[in-house]
Amino acid sequence: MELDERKKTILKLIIATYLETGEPVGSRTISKFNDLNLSSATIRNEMADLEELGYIVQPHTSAGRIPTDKGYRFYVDNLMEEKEEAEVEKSTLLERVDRMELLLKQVAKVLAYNTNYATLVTAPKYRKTIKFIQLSKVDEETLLAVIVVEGNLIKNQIIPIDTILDNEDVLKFNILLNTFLQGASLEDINLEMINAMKKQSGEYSVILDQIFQGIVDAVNEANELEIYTSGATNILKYPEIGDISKTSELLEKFEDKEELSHLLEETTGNKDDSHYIQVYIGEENPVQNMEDCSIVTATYKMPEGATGTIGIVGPKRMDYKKVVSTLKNLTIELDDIFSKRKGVNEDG
Amino acid sequence: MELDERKKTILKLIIATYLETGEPVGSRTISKFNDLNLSSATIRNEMADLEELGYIVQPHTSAGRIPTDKGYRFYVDNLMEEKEEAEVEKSTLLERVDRMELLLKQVAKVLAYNTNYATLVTAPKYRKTIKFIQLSKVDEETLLAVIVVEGNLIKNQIIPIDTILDNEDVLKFNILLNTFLQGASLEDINLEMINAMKKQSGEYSVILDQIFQGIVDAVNEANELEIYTSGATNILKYPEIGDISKTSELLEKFEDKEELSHLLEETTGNKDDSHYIQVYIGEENPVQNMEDCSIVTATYKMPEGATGTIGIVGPKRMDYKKVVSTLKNLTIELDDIFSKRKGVNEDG
DNA sequence: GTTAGCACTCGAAAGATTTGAGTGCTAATA
DNA sequence: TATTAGCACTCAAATCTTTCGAGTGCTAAC
Repeated sequence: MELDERKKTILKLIIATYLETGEPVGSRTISKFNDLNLSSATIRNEMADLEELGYIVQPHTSAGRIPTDKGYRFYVDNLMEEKEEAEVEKSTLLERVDRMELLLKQVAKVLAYNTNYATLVTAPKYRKTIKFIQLSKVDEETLLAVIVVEGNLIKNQIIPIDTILDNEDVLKFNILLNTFLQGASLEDINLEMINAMKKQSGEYSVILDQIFQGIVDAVNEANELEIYTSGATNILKYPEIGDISKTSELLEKFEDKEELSHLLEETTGNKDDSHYIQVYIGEENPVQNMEDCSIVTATYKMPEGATGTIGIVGPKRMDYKKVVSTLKNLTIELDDIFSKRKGVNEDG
Repeated sequence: MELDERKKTILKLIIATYLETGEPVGSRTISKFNDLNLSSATIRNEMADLEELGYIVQPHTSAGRIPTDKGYRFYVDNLMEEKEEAEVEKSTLLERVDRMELLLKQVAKVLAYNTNYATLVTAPKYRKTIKFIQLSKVDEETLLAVIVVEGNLIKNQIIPIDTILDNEDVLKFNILLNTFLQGASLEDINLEMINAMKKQSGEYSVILDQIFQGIVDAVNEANELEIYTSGATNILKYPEIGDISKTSELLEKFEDKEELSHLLEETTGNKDDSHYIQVYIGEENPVQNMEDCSIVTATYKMPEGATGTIGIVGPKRMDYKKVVSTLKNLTIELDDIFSKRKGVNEDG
């Protein structure tokens, strides 16, 4: 059964009121909206219908109604009008900073501050190709490998070696490594390439193995999805999220960040839509023990096509309108920053 | 008034019982300890004395007694016998890992897992002198500076430049920088040195400024006190720490880490005593809003003399004995790791 | 289709009652 | 003089009771 206009209006009023007050909404409250001109009895009839259809429920017999997940979903998809583009305050939230890491930390912080929810931000994800390798001798037993990958992300690796090398040897290695590896990603490094390099390195092929290991480790590390979080303690502000033990589990997820990465990987790049906004409500969301939460994520893009995610975790009773507009704002700002200065510096 | 032996015994029993049960301890409970052979009435008299002296209080008239801060302090200083050195299980808690950062993160995690309290760990603090600088050209507009400071801590800095340099210029800069800066710490770099370098660099003195800025930034960053935390959510397990708002404030401190650094700076290096253990009880502790917590810290040492701190934050009702022995254990293990492999690699 | 009216439900808040662990004091005892 | 038995007293916590009112569903009238 389709909802007629009046039912939609009433559902919208119920949800909007509930979002504001947090109390179950009764029929009299709704009947008082004077553009409706209906008695509470009529509203009650309509409410009974809406309940039967699964959009709202009563916490107990003699209480008002609150939205179900289905109700929220309908609200977000059909009833909630977003702020007009013009209305959105284009306030500059972000301070420009050089290093990617600091920038994203800042994004997480600003978002938490503006929404009062727990926030998460991932670094942009793209194919990490090697741009430049610099091997230097730190002392007799150790080499330092500095690997710069696409996007100016820099990784260091200390490599212990058995054989003593002189400076000339190190120079040779540098040339060898850069010749073969520049522009390569992890997947490009295959046995064939390794053997070719070993052949050229002659007597030093054992050391090459050690160096290789270091480089692979570093690039692997660069490929790890980095997650920045902020405002996790905001979760404590929302008692509806659950009792202490549930809250605690949630907070642990934010401390670990492990599970969050699964969540964010699912959201990223599902669509080409720019600033793709995704809303998970209650049971919909892919992480365990988060049935009482809603998650809203947005995707930002770098000019080179790399994408990252910013998102918030909060209670189902959440100001979706505000959250969506704040997220849009921030992604626009981020896109802006990235397009204006090509290559914000990264550093791990 | 000095406490006589019997009062000491009774105080010890009260505190030990309270640590175990968390309930106020009544006179009958104590009188049942059969090595005491005293009636509850006698205990009551002694308890009244102990209360007058400020070691214990009643939460309300008809309740048993709980320790005051003064009581805990006396217990920790005089009554609690630590586990015999031999008794301490010398279990190896730490997995060996290469990078300092990962090692310390692991320490924080292990400690949290073993104690069920919130833990904090600082990296060792010492005078960071420059060991080695390597400048390389990434592309026409960017230089990469790699700065290795004492302790194999590596910092990278991307330096944007206006003028185009060829490889020979970069080589010259490398020699210049290393000649002047090797062995220097931040304080050693003064105007005189800068001017001398500028003189030698001739036409490139403007670029030198840019490079300098990058290096100073990097060394500054290396000097920042890094703090690793774990198990912050354990705070939720201890309701005695306070209501939601207090708990929340505490958790925020752990998210920020800012304030924690003040705390840890105070504890570090107060004494030469190896594995110096420090206990702050309730009001004693130097951080605001932590009156209901106790903090226990221990100092570890690297062979070169650098020291760092590991510590835990928990409720005043804490198993001090266990915590102290766990901390001692871990610092011993850490010292061991550092002494066996000189120079665990650091990386920021 | 809408509404006024009414009996009914049930959670939340406030008050009353009971229970028991624990105390302080006093007077007797060793 | 130190210890103890005994007893009246206190008070938090648990449990039950009462009251209150917001909100409902249903019915009959408009």
